[in-house]
Amino acid sequence: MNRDEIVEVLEEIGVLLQIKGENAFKIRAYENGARTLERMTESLETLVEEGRLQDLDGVGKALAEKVETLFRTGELDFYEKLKAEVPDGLRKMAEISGLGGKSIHRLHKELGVESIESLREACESGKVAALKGFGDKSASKILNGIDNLERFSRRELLSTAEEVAFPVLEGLRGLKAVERAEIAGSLRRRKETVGDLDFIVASDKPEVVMDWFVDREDVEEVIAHGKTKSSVRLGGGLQADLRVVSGIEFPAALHHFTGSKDHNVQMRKRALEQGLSLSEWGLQKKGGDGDYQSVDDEAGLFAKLGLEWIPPELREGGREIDMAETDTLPQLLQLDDIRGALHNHTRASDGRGTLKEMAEEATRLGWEYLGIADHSRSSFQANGLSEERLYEQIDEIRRFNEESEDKVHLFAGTECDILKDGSLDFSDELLAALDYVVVSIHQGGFGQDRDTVTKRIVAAMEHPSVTLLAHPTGRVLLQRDPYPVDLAKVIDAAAANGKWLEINAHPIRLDLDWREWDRAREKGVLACINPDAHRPEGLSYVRFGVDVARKAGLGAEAVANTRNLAEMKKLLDLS
DNA sequence: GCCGTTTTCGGCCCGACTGTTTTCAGTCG
Repeated sequence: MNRDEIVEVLEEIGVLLQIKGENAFKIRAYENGARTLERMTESLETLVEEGRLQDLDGVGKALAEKVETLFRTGELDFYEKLKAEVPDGLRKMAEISGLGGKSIHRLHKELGVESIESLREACESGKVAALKGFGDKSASKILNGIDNLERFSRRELLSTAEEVAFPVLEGLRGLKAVERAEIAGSLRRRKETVGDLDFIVASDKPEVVMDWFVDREDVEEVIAHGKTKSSVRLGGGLQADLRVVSGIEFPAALHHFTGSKDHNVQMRKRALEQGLSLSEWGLQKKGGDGDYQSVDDEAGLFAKLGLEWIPPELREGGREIDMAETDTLPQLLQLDDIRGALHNHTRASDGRGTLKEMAEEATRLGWEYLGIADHSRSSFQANGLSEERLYEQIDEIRRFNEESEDKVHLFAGTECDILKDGSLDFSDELLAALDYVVVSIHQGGFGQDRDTVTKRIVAAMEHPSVTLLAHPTGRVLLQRDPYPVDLAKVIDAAAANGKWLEINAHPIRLDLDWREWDRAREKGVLACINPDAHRPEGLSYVRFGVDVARKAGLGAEAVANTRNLAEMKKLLDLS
């Protein structure tokens, strides 16, 4: 069993233990172990072989044994027994919002509830309301939760969440009672998908802000409406939380609700080690009674704990606090660093814009160059180019560059399919005639096993004309998992052959994921951030790719398309 | 289940809101 699968098992064990009513700290131990495993950069195989699993933070004797067993055999008695003890229906109930492990445990034990259907019946017949500690409202809340589970059990793309959140933020900022308003949460951390929206507001009239928030037109349901905190469900299904604090409390609140949860836990631990206690209200002496230390902004808060300000994108509970302590936080890439992009389509294949329209948009963005990489012939679903048509496009691009020297420079490329056997979709001669070659998998990746897909990609990476691998895992966010592929081997092949890996910036891909870049960076593999634009406006997607690079801790030097035109020509062996 | 320049046992991050309660447990983030 590979790392990701083991992570899933550990997480699943956590959920099952919760339903069994196990000790909360034991549950957390499994969750922590899963996260540690998820984040480590060394190969799991090495750690197991060398017996060093327990070197990992939060992995002790018991977890190490379980992980090793899963790795070697793919099975675990402890897990199988647990699954057998907890009916599937109960497992599913854990996904109902507002219903936790303890309640599920009691509903099962005292009412014999074993599925969402029987839970619905128990609520409707009044059995739940009659239970001690429950009541009418609890029952209807559960019913509502069941409905919502069916309707809104999904996250949204970062880009979608932005579209919903920005108008709310503007509205908040437009209120007289509001001093400051910011978006926090995973949207501020620029996660690839967002589960809910968090707004933090500084105001001395919290009720006014609360009332405005819950009365907005696109609010479908008010989940909570308190003095300083409210939660609503918006029309599109996204939940939005609002927290109102005073101006003095704002920095700590913004930090707290930006998270992540793991980051906050680590920050609070650090505070405790220094005799301090950190909460959303601020920093005070341990056991203090509200005498919070005043800070001007988040940087002030970090400084009180001996830390550099940590950019929100890095606050995922990895090594960011260690780095902030030792002044070794990376200088992160900025959108302004981007000088062009190489993976873009025109109407020659499945895009909407002409060469000229794409070039004009690139010019408008201030770019120095734009690469055209239409699909190759095997991607017939995308109107892939024949060799003849691609030769014509190369000529067209050469003419464009000759006729308009003061504008953006166009590079002639292709997004060439990696065929099932690892060969490429165009002749070596044609590939050599191009300025650069993007390769990617479009067909069959999901029908092949991990070893076959990996070999297929590695073979392509060894082709002399290839420049970079596009969307290395083929995932489509919220729709399709990655195809099975051994990324460590792909990264090693890229390093060995001087190829680049794409950060596909299309909001539905964001592939290669930010979690996967440690190994690539260590091996000196360059990233290339590409919008995969299918129309002129699509070029601006690069900003989502910049988000991914920042979360990965990459600076401008690690990204190929931060090079200026002359440097890029050199990188592509064109000068 | 993990962890330890105060510790190998007894802790483990902190607080708002809700609903069901008259002081608190459960859930969430």
